[in-house]
Amino acid sequence: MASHGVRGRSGGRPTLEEVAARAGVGRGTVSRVINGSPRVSDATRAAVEAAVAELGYVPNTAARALAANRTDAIALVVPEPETRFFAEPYFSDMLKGVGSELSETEMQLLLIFAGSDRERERLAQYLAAHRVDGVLLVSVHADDPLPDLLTQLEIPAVISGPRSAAEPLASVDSDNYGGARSAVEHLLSRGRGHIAHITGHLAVYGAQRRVDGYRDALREAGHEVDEGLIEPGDFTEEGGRRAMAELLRRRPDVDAVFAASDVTAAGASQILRETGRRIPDDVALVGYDDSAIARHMEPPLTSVRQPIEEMGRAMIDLLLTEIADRRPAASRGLERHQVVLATELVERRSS
Amino acid sequence: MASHGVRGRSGGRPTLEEVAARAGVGRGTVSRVINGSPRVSDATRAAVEAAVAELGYVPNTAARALAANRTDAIALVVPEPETRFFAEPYFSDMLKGVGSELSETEMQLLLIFAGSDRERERLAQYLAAHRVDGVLLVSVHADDPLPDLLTQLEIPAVISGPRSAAEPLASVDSDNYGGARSAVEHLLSRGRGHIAHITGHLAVYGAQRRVDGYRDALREAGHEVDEGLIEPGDFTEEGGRRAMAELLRRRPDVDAVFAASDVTAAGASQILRETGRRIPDDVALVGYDDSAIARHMEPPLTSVRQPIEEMGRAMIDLLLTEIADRRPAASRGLERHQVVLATELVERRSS
DNA sequence: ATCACTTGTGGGAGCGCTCCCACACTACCT
DNA sequence: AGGTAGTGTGGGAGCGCTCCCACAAGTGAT
Repeated sequence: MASHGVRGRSGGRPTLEEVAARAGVGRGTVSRVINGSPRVSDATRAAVEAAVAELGYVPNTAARALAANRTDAIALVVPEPETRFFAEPYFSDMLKGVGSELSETEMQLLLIFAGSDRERERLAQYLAAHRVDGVLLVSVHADDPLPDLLTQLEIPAVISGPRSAAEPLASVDSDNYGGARSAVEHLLSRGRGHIAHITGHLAVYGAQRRVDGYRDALREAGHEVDEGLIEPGDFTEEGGRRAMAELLRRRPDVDAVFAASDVTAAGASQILRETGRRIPDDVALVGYDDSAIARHMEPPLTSVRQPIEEMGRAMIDLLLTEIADRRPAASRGLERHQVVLATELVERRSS
Repeated sequence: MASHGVRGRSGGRPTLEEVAARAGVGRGTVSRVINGSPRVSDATRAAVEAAVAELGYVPNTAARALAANRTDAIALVVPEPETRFFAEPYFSDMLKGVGSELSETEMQLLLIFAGSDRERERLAQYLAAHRVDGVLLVSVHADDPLPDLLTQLEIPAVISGPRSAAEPLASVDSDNYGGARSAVEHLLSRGRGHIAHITGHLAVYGAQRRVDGYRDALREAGHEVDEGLIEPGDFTEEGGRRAMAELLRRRPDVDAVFAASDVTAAGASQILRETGRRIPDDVALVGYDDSAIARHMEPPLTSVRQPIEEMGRAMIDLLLTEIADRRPAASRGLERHQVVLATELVERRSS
């Protein structure tokens, strides 16, 4: 921490000009040193750095933002009320990844909640005022207007979980397709022959990809896909209960279930238990997310884990690139930026 | 949301100047309208507002910050790693209060974690650059250099939980003294005669106040304070176990324990159970914080609740006043701003 | 009619930077 | 010697506001 001769003659903070005067150079040169330009001689740079240290100079961000038309800040926008944000470890992990990657830079991270209409209104104003250089969007619903607003405002943005195969925004996602495949392949290897799938909310692209993975895994193992074994859910516990009950009614011989989320799996397990089925003896169960609930279920739930912290890091990387390019991916045409990270099957006693 | 003729002729965002031209007035007048000055005639104001709407004008924050020397942003600084932040409902509640109070204003809230040394270093830079108009400091340790840094930089700040009776910063706190009294009085009313107190970390001022409350409640009820019944803890579960074991060794006839936190109470209850004592039959137990753990203990824990959300609101109120006054409380001498909010005893089955 | 305010308004100056053009100087070719 | 790069540097212009002074016009007392 610079602790030298703070507070210049005027009592205010020292300016670039004052540093320049002290170092006996021009304003431009100090600016170059501050911004790490290579076009400065070593001697001059040393002199400027000394002056900076002596005066305790800290650049004025507002002036810089005004002159350079950038803010050195990015926003992590959470389109959920605070409550959910704190409840789900997803966000905490994401934030950890984002924070660690960002600590390498001078960028400032803002956390913005946009759960209520009022908050969304404020956010719109905020974005319109271009108070951030870029936006990280997590947990966006398919019909959310936010992504389009960002495109329209030409603000670089990265979305976690693309809304479709043709997502115009840069995106980071885990391999939903591969994750689903690994879950099904695992169940097949355990000798299960009637594997059902309780899907996620199918308006969510990732949920569709999990269905694709489920289908392909079965097909490639030489099984025919029985559409009656695919029951739509919505990622919720209640949806899991409903879907499981329906599955048992339609296909009583089901001996394995791959659920699109751990919460869904929890709902399914309740129904299985209520109908006298043992897990995994009668019906094996695999979830998705590897959340806390998976570890605490009885029996502990086999689940597909997503590398959330790493996803956060990847989002920052993408976003910083976008910002450096100064144009959103949307306007770059084909050259879309998408990152897909591998998942990992965490085996526990439910399968 | 203003959705009118966005994007002026130049393709960039419209400026004050352009709004002024369009409304047929001067720059100053537009500025006055934007900032709600009363010194504008109704007709002019209407004309300007129309121009603003037509152009979709949004003020440039950087320019405003530069010219007016303010940022319209305040920081909530959490001197803890993210993990603890998410783990404890304290922060979530605090954030809710802060957010709701702030939504009345144009102020932007930044959440800054300063858990690691590296993060603290960044924070120091951040504050030195005066990138916020004020700071909210929660959960500060007595020896933390942050408050002094803020005073030195002359940045308005409000601290939750003063560090001493002579805290120079504006502060908001719950009534630790009264809360402790209510706990002890409650135990007395239940006919307990040997009430012990496991303290919090005594470097924390609030913990000292709780001891004071404990002492005075006993004294005023005509009991002599047995110093042997006061055992120092540190707010942790392990501390609670250690202290409880020590108390039982020293004063085996203890029939009630007032613990300085719910977590401490949880630790104490383990020891009580292990030594064959029933709660509340043999030993009554009262905690502090009314956190989730209190509701989930067996038996559910009687606990002193602090109005955390309200504290958040009060902190914002104080801070906005400080900012309006443009001087930190420290330099205003005697006229210190301290708010103390009442606690509430939540009775459950442990007492 | 004069003076003294008050009210509303325009616009200059300046906030502290970045960007970029101009220029001095050096180095190395022809 | 003249040309042609490159390298380092100074400083003007300008980013979009706010602040404040100047001033016109109106109001009411003397």
